[in-house]
This record gives sequence, structure tokens and C-alpha cells, in this order.
Amino acid sequence: MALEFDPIEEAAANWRAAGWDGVEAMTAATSITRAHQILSGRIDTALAPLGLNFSRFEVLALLSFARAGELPLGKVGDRLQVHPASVTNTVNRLEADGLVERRPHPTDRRTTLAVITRDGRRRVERAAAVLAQVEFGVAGLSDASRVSVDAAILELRSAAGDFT
Amino acid sequence: MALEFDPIEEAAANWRAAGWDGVEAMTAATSITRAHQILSGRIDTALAPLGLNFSRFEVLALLSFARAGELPLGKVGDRLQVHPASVTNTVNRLEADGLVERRPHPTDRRTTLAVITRDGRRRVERAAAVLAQVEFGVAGLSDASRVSVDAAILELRSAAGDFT
DNA sequence: TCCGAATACTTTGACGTCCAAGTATTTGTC
DNA sequence: GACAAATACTTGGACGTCAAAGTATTCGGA
Repeated sequence: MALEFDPIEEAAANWRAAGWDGVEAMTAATSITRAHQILSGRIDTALAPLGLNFSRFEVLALLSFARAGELPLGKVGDRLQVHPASVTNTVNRLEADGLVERRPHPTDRRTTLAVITRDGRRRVERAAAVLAQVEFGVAGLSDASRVSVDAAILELRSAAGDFT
Repeated sequence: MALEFDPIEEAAANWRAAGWDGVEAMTAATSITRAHQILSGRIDTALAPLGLNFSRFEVLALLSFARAGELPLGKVGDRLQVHPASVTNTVNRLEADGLVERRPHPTDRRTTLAVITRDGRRRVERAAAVLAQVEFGVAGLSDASRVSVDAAILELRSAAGDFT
């Protein structure tokens, strides 16, 4: 299964040999893609026994931090940077599992609030502990590397207009 | 659309306030996840006019570097670290578009080779140029940051057993 | 006040990825 | 040489994401 060489380095060498541009950008993009793949696999594996995946966990965590444990679905999407349709889908699942409830907004009838339930709070607490246990999938990354990754990606997100 | 604050920093603050563990790991994981989301969106947007996505591009690039432009499907999956079913799916699509052909392995009848076609080579050349143009989605990341991201993720991949 | 534009969410459909099971073939062992 | 185990790929199903269209409601300017 495991290769005897670094596939990204190999790709970079091939890239250069072919005279293609942007080798540094390519390796950065490929590294990030692969890192995401590793993290996401580890995290979902850790959360599976709790009936959660990372998206559902993020929604629960966000609600648990919110005043009154509730937030309009649109706000959830904005905070977590996910598509409205994905929010609908995720909340559907959480609602089916009794971890969240939908409630009409008191003054704006277009808006639906997601409210975390007592079960939801219990579940998200356990999930947070489980994730801390597996270091959110970043086991293998030194503290210094975590800091430098955060800083680097902050540039990227900022340039991408994630926030002002 | 854009927030007025950094949602990851906000999450970290909430996390600490709740007394949850692993804040540093959480921010690293969230950063990488978001970075992937940004890259992947930009890359797929850039490739869409060519009828490719990043997965299909990677397969074409890999084949174009291979001796004789051919590789067993299993090797493709190993190199690109994707599931066999995904390779089948991706190659199906490339084959339907005439960019790749399936050919039986000369000595092992279990094995199928993917062979890049002339059209495939032309397409991947153009795609490489387009991707270099958009800096593989990492525009906004300084050269120094690209290097430090590569180095950090190398630790992670190595610890994950990507290669020896 | 009225009405077109904007906002909020859901639905539907196209894709992609993974897992698990199925088929075919080869390998390794006695 | 036979046969169980391993290998290689495909198929079918569950699940997630996104884009586009649809419905309902609110906003804002004439």
C-alpha cells in the first residue's frame, strides 16, 4: 500500500522534467489536498461511533456556542462557509437524530432557526472529547508546524476574502 | 457574504471558553479543511472549461509522465492515493471523453491499463498551463508560506505512512 | 401603497468518494 | 497439481457537496 517514495516529490520532478510551470504552487496545492484527505478520514472514523461526521459536529458545536443554542440556518452556513443546501441536508440529519430542532424565527417568517437539543449538547461534548483525543487528525504535526500552517493559511483565507 | 471576523479564531475563542481540549489541533484541522475548500473551488473552476476536474487532471498528468503513457489502474490509485472505485469512475469519464483508453495488461489478465491518448496529451498540456496561470488556487500564499506548508504537511503525510 | 428586487430556505439533479460485495485471475503452499 | 488466499477491478448503495430552480417572505424606492 505505502509507496517507497514521496509521490508529491515525484510529481514535482516529473513536472520540472516536462517543463511545466508552477511547480511550487502545484506541490503546495497537492500537499494541502492530501492533508485534507488524511484529516478528514481520521476525523470521520473517530466520529462515526457517535453517529456524527465533521460537518454535523461543526454545526452542533456552533449551536452549542450560540446564545440560547440557536441560530438561523443562513448564519450557520456563513460561519461554517458551506452551501445553503448542505446546511439543509446536515440539519435534516441532525434533526432526524434528535440532536437539533427546527423552530420558526419569531419575527422573520422566511427564516428557520436551528436549536440544539439536550441530547445534542451531550453528544457534542462527547464528540469534542473524542476529537481532542485523536488530535483532530493532525497527529504527526508538531506544535511549531501547526502554528506555521495556521499562519500560512490565514494569508490564503484572507486573500480569498473569507473575512475583512 | 464575507464575515467581519475570522471564523476560525472565533471558534478557537469559543472552544477555550467552553473548556474544551485540543484548541491548537482544532484550528490546524479547520484551517486545512478550509484551505482545501478554497483551492478545490478555484481549481475546478479553472479546469471546467476544459472538461476536467482535479482528479481527472491528476490521472492524465500521471499517465503523461509514465513510460509509454500507460499504467495499471491500481498503480494510478496508489500514486494518487485514491480509492480503486474512484479510479474506475475517473477513468470511465476520461475514456468517455476520449482522453484515455483501457487496454488489457499483456501478461496479467486481472489488470487493466489506462493509456493516455493523443487528445489526452493535448488536453493535459493545456490544463497544466491553465493551472499554472491560476497558481493552482494558492494565489495569496507567499513563497515562504508555500515552503513551510509543504514541510509541515510532509511531517503529517510521513507520520500517516504515505511513504517510507 | 405597490411592486420589483433581495433574502431565506428547500428541492432536485449532477457528480464524486467511499465501502462492501461480487467476479475474474494469479499466487503460494502443501 | 489442487485449492485457499491474495490481487485487480467493477458494481451498487449510502452519503456529501454544489448549482440551479422553485416557493415564500420581506425590503426598499417610486
